[in-house]
Amino acid sequence: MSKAKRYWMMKSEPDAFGIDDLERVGTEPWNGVRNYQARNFMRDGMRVGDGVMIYHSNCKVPGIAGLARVASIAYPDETQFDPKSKYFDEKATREQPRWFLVDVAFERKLKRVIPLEEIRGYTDALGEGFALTAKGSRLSVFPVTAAQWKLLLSLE
DNA sequence: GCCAACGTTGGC
DNA sequence: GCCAACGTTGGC
Repeated sequence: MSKAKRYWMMKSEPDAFGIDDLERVGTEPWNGVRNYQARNFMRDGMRVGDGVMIYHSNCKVPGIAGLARVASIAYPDETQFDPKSKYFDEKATREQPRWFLVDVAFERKLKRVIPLEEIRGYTDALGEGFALTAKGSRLSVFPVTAAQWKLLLSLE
């Protein structure tokens, strides 16, 4: 297995939990992901120390807001067991959890938010497989290649 | 607030 | 296993 550092993008809504919230708390269990593909990336792909770009969606200027790192291996998302949580899943059991998460640790805010609008200008360079600019993609957790990471950071 | 695109659910 | 209906995401 490759030891090369892996990179990821994770979306959040700044009104709910954005980069400023992550800075304040330091480390946060990334709960509430209820999409199997996103779950699989966290559960099967992420390793402690991986790089994470925090993307702000559903806001005035959608874009990349900061950097973080994966701070734990995947473990069951507690909110799936909590009937009072909006993320409750009645089909999940402790014996067979359905949803997993990782802890995410704050690293730094970018000097400026890199707007999606600007990122779209690099669609060709980022490649067809890049989930952020792929047509219709709504994935909230997805991999970023080292080359994509470098390109995106160069826009800061 | 609108709505296109997508994922999930459930009837058949 | 198909697919219509529904709920959600997220840019605009």
